[in-house]
Amino acid sequence: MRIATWNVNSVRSRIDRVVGVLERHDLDVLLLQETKCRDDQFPALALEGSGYDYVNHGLNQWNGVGIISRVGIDEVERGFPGMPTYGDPAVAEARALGATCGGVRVWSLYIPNGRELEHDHYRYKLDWLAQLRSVAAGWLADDPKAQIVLAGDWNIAPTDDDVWSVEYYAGRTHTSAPERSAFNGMVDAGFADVVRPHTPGPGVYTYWDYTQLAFPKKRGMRIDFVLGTPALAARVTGASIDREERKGKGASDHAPVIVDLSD
DNA sequence: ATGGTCGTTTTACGA
Repeated sequence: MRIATWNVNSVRSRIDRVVGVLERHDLDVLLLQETKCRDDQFPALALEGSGYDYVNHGLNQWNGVGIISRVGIDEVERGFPGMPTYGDPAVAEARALGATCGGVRVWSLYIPNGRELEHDHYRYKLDWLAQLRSVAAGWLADDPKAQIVLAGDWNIAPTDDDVWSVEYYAGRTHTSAPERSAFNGMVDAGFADVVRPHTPGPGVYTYWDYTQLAFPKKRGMRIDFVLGTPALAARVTGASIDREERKGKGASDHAPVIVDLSD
């Protein structure tokens, strides 16, 4: 089985690239972030007759998470228990979508950006990650053999090797100690980064800003991750980051991250 | 080649 995660940055504007990624990598499951559409706006026509089913969780033009699968989409969950809210009035944003696909419990996650270290959104980000850790640790405690994937745009660069410039990100979000602790907390809870062993850094990124020629200048960050429980990690035979997908007109600012699982 | 932002409910905001 082959699973990928991709912050697509609008599924409507990039549906042709989505279909291309599904075909080129022969994917069984694709987890999408920033679909940026309500469920009724999802470009379903493009998947008709393809053998793929989909589910989207989107409330408006912001955020939005989706799952495309040809191995089933069962037991769909929108958000996770106790997921923190944001704004006034407080809203449970469309940032987490769970489903069982081909026997694996997958979660498409779009972790809050944080914006600035002193911003309310940063506190929201840390609270969101703390609650995710608590809930996910509970799932694993309930079933130590569970095959669970927590994948998506984590908006955290866990190590200095994961950013093009440590100096540039000093004092900004994505590399702060509390954010890195939150990410490491997921790992400590039993969810390993299953991609890094197959794509060692430094200089291996999944995101490049649209501005300032960041991509050709190799100024990126590794912020998109696939984390897996021990039983899931034991099935991983390979992984890759599709840097080619970042090239050309109409690219997302993120690259797909792909994981191969043994049968 | 990979080329000086992009996407949205667009002239503001989030990333």
